[in-house]
Amino acid sequence: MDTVTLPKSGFLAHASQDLSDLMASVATEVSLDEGEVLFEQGDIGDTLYAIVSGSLEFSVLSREGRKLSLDVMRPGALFGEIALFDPGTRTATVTALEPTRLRGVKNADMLRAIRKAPDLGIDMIQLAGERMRWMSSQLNEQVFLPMPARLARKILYLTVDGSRQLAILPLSQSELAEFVGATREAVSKTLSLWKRAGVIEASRGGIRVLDREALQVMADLHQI
Amino acid sequence: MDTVTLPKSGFLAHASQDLSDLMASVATEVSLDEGEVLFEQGDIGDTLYAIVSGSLEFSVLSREGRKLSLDVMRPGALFGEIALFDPGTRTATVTALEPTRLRGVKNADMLRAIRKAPDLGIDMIQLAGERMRWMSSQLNEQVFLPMPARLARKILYLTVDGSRQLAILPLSQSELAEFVGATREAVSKTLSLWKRAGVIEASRGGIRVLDREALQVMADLHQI
DNA sequence: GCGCGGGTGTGACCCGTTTCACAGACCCGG
DNA sequence: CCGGGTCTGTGAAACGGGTCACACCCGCGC
Repeated sequence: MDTVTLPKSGFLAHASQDLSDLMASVATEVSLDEGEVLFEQGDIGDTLYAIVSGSLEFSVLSREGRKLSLDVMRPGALFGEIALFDPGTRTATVTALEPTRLRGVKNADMLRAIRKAPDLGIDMIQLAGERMRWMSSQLNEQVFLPMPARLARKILYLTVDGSRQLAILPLSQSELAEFVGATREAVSKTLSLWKRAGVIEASRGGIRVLDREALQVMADLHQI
Repeated sequence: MDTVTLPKSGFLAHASQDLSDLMASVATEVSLDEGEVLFEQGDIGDTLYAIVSGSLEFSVLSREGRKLSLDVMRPGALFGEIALFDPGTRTATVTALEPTRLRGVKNADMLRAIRKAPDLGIDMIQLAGERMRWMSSQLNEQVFLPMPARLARKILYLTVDGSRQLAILPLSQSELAEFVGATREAVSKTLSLWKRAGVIEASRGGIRVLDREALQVMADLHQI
């Protein structure tokens, strides 16, 4: 038995002990450098991953090459469950935002483990459920909310890491644009407004939230 | 043991025997009239359903009351898996499009069954996986595709029922608009174009596809 | 048969976003 | 210290779709 220490945060924090045990024993270690791609949308995959340290970006691409960033995941997060027992392909591309360590469990091992400890199956369903809820809310936002509201939401969402808040969000405006599904220019213009209003502060390659309450308002109302 | 006959289509067609057995035994029967609502987005729910006969519409509402229809499901389909093992709420509203019969299994029964037959858990993960893939493609379409392409896709998608094709799609233009996330007027205008081009035929409350290939092209290109 | 209500067709206009174009700011390597 | 990337700001123009306002049609009930 190895002496793997898994983070006690994210999904791992409330999953069954069986899952942590599995991740600590059967799983194999994977390391990624900054910018390295774990897998791409369309790849065939059969393994479930847990993030040990670092952070990953999840994105999807349109046929024309436009990119929509979906999420950033941090230590304790689990992902890849969709392709686990499904003859299909990965639905997103995963890229490391910094040096990142993962542990992965393969389809066959997971299957064996579930038949031995059915609670693992329940963990997986719960994980899939959370993911579905999240996707569903994304769909809602993308369809119904105007760009500024989506932008405000993403900024608020991405500056929360577990319980603590990130001082600055280390994303360029083009990256932010990919998150909200808009152009760099549009993002730049509404960020300018917010800067002038004293809601945020921007520097090259990052922004700092000064007034979360104000952003919350932007996120809810359907106006600039 | 009752003598329930479940449809051999949809998800039920390729799920494990355990699942069919469960649905045939433990599940309780539910009947809906046309227009009746099974549950609404935000309700607390803990049961998984299988459609025995009829058809259901799945939709989500924005806070402002705009409605986005997501899907129509037909006999053999399973749904409600998200809320099954999750303390959360239902993510969509389900309405019967015609008189519909369902069978439902509750959380607790399902849990017990999974611990006895772990393959059931795997069925559930597979179901969640399919749903995720589907949601993911919806998100993509909504973000990247212009309205006419979304319209063409929805028409193509909704006129396929299992292996056979529906002669006419029994939806009004306002209902179609709810499916593509656009206004009635916009839908009417592009349908007019397509009618003039001989791609479809429209009558009050329904449209008929004349040229599927042409629609496929509309669905792929980013032009009208 | 008449009127009313819902489904449809279509035009005029408005508005948010994209597209395009460019200029300035910063950053790093040579 | 200079020069070429990349990031940022911003303005003009085009455009897709939403909004508004009708007119028409059809079916149904009174």
